[in-house]
Amino acid sequence: MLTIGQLAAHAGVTVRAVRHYHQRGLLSEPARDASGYRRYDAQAVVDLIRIKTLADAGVPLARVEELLAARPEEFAEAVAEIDRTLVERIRDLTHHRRNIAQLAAGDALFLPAEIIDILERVRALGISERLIRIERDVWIMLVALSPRSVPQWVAEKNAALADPDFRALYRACDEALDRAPDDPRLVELATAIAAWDARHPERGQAQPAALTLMYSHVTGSSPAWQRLMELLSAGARDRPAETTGTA
Amino acid sequence: MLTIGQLAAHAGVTVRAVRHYHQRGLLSEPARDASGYRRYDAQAVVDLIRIKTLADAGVPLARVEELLAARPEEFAEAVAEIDRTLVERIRDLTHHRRNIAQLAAGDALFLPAEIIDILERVRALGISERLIRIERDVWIMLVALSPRSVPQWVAEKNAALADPDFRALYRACDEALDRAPDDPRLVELATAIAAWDARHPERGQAQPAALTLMYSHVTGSSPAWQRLMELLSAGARDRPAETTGTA
DNA sequence: TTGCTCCTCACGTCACGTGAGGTGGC
DNA sequence: TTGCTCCTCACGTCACGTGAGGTGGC
Repeated sequence: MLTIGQLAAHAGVTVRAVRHYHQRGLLSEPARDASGYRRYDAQAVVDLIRIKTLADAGVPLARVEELLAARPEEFAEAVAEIDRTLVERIRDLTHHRRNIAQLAAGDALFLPAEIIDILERVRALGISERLIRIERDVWIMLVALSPRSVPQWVAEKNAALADPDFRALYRACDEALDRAPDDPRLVELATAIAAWDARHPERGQAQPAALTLMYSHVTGSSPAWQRLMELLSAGARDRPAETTGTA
Repeated sequence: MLTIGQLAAHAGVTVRAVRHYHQRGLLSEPARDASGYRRYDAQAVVDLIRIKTLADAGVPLARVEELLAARPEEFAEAVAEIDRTLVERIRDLTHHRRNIAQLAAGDALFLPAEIIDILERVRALGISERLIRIERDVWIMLVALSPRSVPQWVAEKNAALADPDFRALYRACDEALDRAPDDPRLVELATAIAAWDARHPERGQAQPAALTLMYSHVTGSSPAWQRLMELLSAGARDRPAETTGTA
């Protein structure tokens, strides 16, 4: 006959776990010896290893209890189901491996690949990290708030980045970040932006909500930019879109 | 700005989890709006996805907290370590798949393969399931109590099973299970067993503890067997091993 | 005699889940 | 106005872990 320690060691579980299985009613309480010690027979080894095997496979103890009393076909079906969840967990762990590897490599898990590409193109233009950060944050908020409009924004952004005029304006905005709000060059820049916008009437289909978001995010980062946005919206009021020609 | 629900949904966690990360100090509390609602910016999305990625990989939140403050090299090393545990967990899950499949197939996880082979050989002799069960239980107790003597016992058992005389005795013992303790055929059987034992002096190297165990297990299963064991030990006293010839 | 195992409570752990009771936003 | 989201406690869950305090076996 085995003591609880011998039983536990042989099955590869802790003594506490065996007592827990007794409490839960998973493993029947054996007879006690003269000292009140539990004494186990071979059947207890068999039963405990069944329990441990199922518990190790991630089966909740309540389910283990059901399965111990199940008919063979029912048991086989349950095992097939357990196996499917194990396969799924293995797949999940494989995904988690990839994800933490990307974290370590400094890759961005918080944005889809096509937007990461855009950020890389922007970086390649020589844009400051500060503005890239603003661009990144705007995309994050956009994806979180309005994921369905993302493909269109991505397409528009890529088209714009292919245009040398847009790239020049982008660089000019970057340089304007730290200017004084009354710097006359801001007026020039606003005019140039308005002209570019006017040449691209197909743009600007995005929802007002997303635009508002972008506006608030961008104006918060620089007084010069706040002034720029004011100049642009004032210009838009003076010259409504439908009457605007190429400046 | 995002509400807690939008933030949570975008990162793929529950609202409760975000609040939990705030409580634990993993994610800094954002500013509140006029209604006391938390309002999140893009950086919170980045931070939360970092936390979720590590937590999903099985990293305890206490360790996640350390890693969020870690230097890049330290972080990379930690990620390598995490990856090793993920690989290990995948290997474990693969083992668990095999184990539950064996459970479903009715295979024995509670004994090593070479002993299962012995049980199969015994079954092939036409031995009753009742005696096979006794044989199994004795092996289980032996493995649990004295694993180091198992290889020798396995070798001896296999050698014995190769002997037609032993196989005949084994079958005779099986048939004797339900006889009356005073059946004269038990005396004949005891004599035959003693004779076989005498022809195999190289056997019986097993420890007294293991023998006692086996004895108690076997005698408990049948009054006829108890009588048989008594006859054998009486015979051993009458004819000490060194003077015993082939009967 | 010392140290190891066993016994029974019973509280602790980990990462949230789940109401309870109330208020704000659309 | 209704339903959904948000808020803060605070207890519950799951499978044991971990002392606390005591006794038996070698």
